[in-house]
Amino acid sequence: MARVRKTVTIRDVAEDAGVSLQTVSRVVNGGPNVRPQVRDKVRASIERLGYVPSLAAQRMSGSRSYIILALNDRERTLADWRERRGTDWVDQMLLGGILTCSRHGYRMMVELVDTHSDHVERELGAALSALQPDGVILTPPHSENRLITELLAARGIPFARIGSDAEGPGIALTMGDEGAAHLATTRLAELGHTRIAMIAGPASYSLSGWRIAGWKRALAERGLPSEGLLEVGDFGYESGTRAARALLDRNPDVTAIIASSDQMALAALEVARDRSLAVPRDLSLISFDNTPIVRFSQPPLTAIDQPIAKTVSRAVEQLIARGQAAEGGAVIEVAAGLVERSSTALAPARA
Amino acid sequence: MARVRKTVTIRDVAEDAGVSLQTVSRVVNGGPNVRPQVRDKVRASIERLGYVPSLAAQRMSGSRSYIILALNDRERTLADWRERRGTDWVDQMLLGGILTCSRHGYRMMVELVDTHSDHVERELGAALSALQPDGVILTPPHSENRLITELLAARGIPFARIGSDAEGPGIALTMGDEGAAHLATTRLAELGHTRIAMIAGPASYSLSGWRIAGWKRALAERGLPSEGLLEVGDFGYESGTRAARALLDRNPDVTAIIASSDQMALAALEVARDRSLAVPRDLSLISFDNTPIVRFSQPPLTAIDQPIAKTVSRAVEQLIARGQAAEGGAVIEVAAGLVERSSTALAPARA
DNA sequence: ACAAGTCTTGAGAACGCTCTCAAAATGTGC
DNA sequence: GCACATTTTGAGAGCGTTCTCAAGACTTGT
Repeated sequence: MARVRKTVTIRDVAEDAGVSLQTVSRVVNGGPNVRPQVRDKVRASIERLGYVPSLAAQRMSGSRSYIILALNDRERTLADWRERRGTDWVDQMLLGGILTCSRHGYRMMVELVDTHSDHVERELGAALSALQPDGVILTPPHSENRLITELLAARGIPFARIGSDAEGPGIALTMGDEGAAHLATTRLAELGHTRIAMIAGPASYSLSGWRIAGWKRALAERGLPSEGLLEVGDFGYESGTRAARALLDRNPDVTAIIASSDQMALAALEVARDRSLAVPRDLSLISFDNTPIVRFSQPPLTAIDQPIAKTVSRAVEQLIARGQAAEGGAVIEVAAGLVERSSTALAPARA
Repeated sequence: MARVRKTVTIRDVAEDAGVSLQTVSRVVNGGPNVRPQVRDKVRASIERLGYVPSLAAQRMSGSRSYIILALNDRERTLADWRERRGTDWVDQMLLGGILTCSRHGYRMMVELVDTHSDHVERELGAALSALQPDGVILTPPHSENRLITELLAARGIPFARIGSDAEGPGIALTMGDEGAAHLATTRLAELGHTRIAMIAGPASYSLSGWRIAGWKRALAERGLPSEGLLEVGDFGYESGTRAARALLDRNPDVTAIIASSDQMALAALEVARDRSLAVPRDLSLISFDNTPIVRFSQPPLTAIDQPIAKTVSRAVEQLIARGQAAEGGAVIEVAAGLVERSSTALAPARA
């Protein structure tokens, strides 16, 4: 009954290979200056003994922690999660991150932090002290939270801001919101729509502004109007219902709506159903996000696919590559695509 | 330009409070034998300096790692994720786990491991060596993977098996699959249905057997037939389509179907639509899981809500409480509930 | 063949914490 | 007020790694 096999340490390997501790360390970390012959011998011992360095020890000895911390908005995440509205963002981020991290020998950890709390500094500070991550990934709305970015900058921890293209500290990664909105709008225009409305996200997210800009630019390019065709929601279902109602009340002639989140699009779909507007016959609908819920609605929604996983993956790579260099300035764009399903069609013939 | 503020260590606190290192450690860990007066003084210093123990150092010094590792099936997870089918299980697990962990000063880490690979031992072994978690949470199908449970038992790491009620090593947590299926079946019978079919999951998951058992028990209690009313899928959408077709081809008189996953239920819904069977007028549908996608389908589906988050939460608590005691035997049940939406109705009048 | 390099190796300290064990302080019973 | 038990405190080692720096083993040029 072999209980609790003692952990294999670097010392065991050194002994087994007949070299010093330090040499093993060099081999493990791909250091230069090791004779091929010695390297192979050590590798063989590592293999045989099944040695894997302890993350904790590595961290202790002042080197990297091999941990990337991903920060999400606690309030929003928990609300979406408790009400079973789906937390796809977390999924995308977690999985995209995990995969890329593991490819580089890193680990990803997810942390929920409140945006609106004045405990931000305390909570985040605690997480940073405890984990000492090599990099931090910020998602909206944290990406634009001064308290957070400054805290990270002060501590000298490299970080990436996702969904934020403002130049500033850290690496910024945008998903091309202006272009995506332009793409969606243009597609609708091509289908013959002339009254194309938008339900935008809150102004506190800079991506909301970019999406509105893209929509307006596409409309302007074709001489289409935008007046009265903009409503603002908070990305949530209820706000989508309110916005869609207001929009249709004010503009009975609207034939296409772009919603800034799947939830709001689904709400618009429901409003349309209530008013006996068939989608896509009477009303075309395009949503932002492309989370699983829009694949199974009736009809399935055409959506702008937010490449969150890919973006997070890029962020991880950047963070790992940059190492200690927390200098800012870089802005990376990962373009979104349009996934056409069944909620878009030719504009109805004019009445 | 204050760069990289040096980390606050236990030594700084000790100095500040004018006590020894060891005393601070005792206060931090709630050790006994510290005078209230001294404790308060130390606490004040901790507060003032913003001290938070380093996870790595804690781990190093031979105590706990404060990390709980959650294992998921890589193959299934990645497939669901890449195809945008939703990975709600991961969400539930991650969020339920994170919340409970943080309440106890722990952290949760998610790891994807292939079930079918013979690398299991290597992959898992590496993760365990690197992370040295205080506990591991296994989800189906890992919960019943001998290689994995034995590896964990051999290393003396406490672990919880979710969705598995077989007695065995580690703590078993079941979500009462037999009872849940019984509940769903009974509810349908109460609505007047007499031909109640089931699309079960694969036999390799023991929960599939339990669900079938619950369904059969409920039918037997009311003298209803089960012959020819069982189909097996693999939880995925396509398999649901096949199963539903086979079922309806063979039994045109079926008026109710219980599907063992949301994906399969949605597939059945689509099959019904193809055959002009109105749900719930002609066919009632109940699914298992209650992931976000079934809230937004048309009609929204009645579903057995799998309390994954709660179960993981319980698992975390158990693991933390048990500490080093990896003894097995315990079986904990967290009951599932039925969420009624619009896919269930009174059985249609007999033709 | 010798001095001056360059490449390879190893010894020892350090990281921040908890553990063990002994010393100091306090309390108790008579 | 003294011997003893008990509580409280601190000193020092140790956890598994990497870092710094010096020593040893080869080259090379002359």
